[in-house]
Amino acid sequence: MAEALAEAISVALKNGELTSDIAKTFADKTLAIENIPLERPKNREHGDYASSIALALAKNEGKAPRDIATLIQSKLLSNNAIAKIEVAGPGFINITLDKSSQGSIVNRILKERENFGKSNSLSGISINLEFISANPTGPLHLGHTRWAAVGDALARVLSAAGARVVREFYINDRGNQMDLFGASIRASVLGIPRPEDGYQGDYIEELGKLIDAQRPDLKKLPESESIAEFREAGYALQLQQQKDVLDEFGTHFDIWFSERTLHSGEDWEKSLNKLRTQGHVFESEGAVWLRTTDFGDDKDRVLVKSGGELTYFASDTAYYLNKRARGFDICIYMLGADHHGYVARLKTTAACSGDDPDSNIEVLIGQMVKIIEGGEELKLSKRAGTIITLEELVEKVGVDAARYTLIRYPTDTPMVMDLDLLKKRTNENPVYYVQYAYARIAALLRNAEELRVQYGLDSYNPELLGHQRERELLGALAEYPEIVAQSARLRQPHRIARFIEELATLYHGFYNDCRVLPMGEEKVSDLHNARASLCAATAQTIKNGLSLLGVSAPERM
RNA sequence: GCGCCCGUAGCUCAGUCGGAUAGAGCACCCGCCUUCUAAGCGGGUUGUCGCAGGUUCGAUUCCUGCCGGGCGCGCCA
Repeated sequence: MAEALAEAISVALKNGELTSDIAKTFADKTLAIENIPLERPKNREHGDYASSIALALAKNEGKAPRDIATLIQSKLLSNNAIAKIEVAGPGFINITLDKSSQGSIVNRILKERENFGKSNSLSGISINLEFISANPTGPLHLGHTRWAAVGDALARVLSAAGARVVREFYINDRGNQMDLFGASIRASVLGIPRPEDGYQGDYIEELGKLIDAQRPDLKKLPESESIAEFREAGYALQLQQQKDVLDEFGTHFDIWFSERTLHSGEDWEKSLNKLRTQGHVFESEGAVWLRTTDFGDDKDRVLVKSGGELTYFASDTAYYLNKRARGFDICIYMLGADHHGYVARLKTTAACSGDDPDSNIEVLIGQMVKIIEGGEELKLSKRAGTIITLEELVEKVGVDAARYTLIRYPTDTPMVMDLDLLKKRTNENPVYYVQYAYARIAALLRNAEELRVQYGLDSYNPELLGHQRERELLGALAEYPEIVAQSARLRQPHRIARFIEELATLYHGFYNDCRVLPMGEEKVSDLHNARASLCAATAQTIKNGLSLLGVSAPERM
């Protein structure tokens, strides 16, 4: 439809009926979808599409918006995909599509099947998507779980838009906290007090028992050696536990990247040299600094401490350069809100290495997740040992409900998870609402097979779908590809969830008002076939949407 | 002090190229299963879109200031 409007503007320009520069930009067909204001109106009386293009043109053309709208309207009257076109309000152009034109979306869906919704809007772009990146010193908690769900969904959405995506988990396996981890396990095994700022959770004791059973010799080693051995053994076990839990959660990483590898071999020297050639490295007070203030940071940052040790910031920097050296166009970081102070630093790091901080690096911030059970907020405290782990959440509500709920909110909104609600199998729980719609269609289509209702590509006559419910459903289905593209562009997978919820609502309404299958002795008609085809297309779209979220689409419930 | 995020119905929250009467679910009331899954559908009630300015044909949306809440600002990791 955007193209049709572009064509109309183009004709008007040729005739001299429009003259402004802005009109010329609207006349470009190839950019029509991006440039031309066109939306699906909330109010059904406003047709299938509404455009405010005349309002946008009015000022520069020096004409009344309604006059311009009427002019454009006249150019579109002969378009046979359009059943009705009206000028309304201050100058909106409302368009109602012809039935067969609108109904053709069903054929497209049934033909494209699981590929419906995919596009090439991000094709040729290589993206590194880093998320979770927990320390290997404990179980994954609620904040990690939000990213486990959203990050994986985003990866799927970006892939659907044609991007090459690598999911990456950065393992913080270096530094002080690793030694504290080792010392804590050792203390637990020896029955001595754990370090003051060490790890306190019960899982430390369990790790200790496991390790001690396999390697009873470790606790007898000299202290520093013993701590190192416990550290390494605990690291291996804890990392494996994280991998197992994520595997069960349906989130799979392409690369598990060890921080340690950044500091072995020549990697670090290469990174430092690259930064030096860009001219932002200097030495002061015996330390090596990166002059991030060149790009607006509050203060310069230390890379190498005066004692010769590398800072955590040095790792971040080397890691970023490493990613870029591996050929990624865009590095996306998904960080918790408690790390948002790093954003400016990461951006300036990119700038210092000669990259464009606005395009080569993106940082998404996930706000806090609160959790409510029995009407009360569970206070999360590592110290008190009341953190909720990914594993526990899944035990309580299941993978589908956990994933879906975590994904259906934008990540920059703090969210509240009500565990009692998530356990319910009713429409209060959005994941069941959507899954139920799918299962309902699956049941209906099984019945259709038995009744020998032919549905699908060959038997479908789009002219027959003129019911208000059918038109609304068709309109929504046609929007899906744009929703996926938008979701990828904005890095917001929650839009997919919201869309399929809307789709489920429209389907239930259709189901209630439009009988699909023949009743009793009734003969199978073309209308049965058309409606069953519409059902099949809806099911396919819901399934595709759920699949982008990593949530299952059950055939029976 | 500086920075980031949030403030929309009683509750949980949608709403990005600025558009027509601001939406959904829950909660509350009333209807709908002798044939496709009632885990559903239909109807009713609910708002100073934090406050104040600005930009314009039009602002919940963009800009500025303020108020309220959350979270951060190390040669820690």
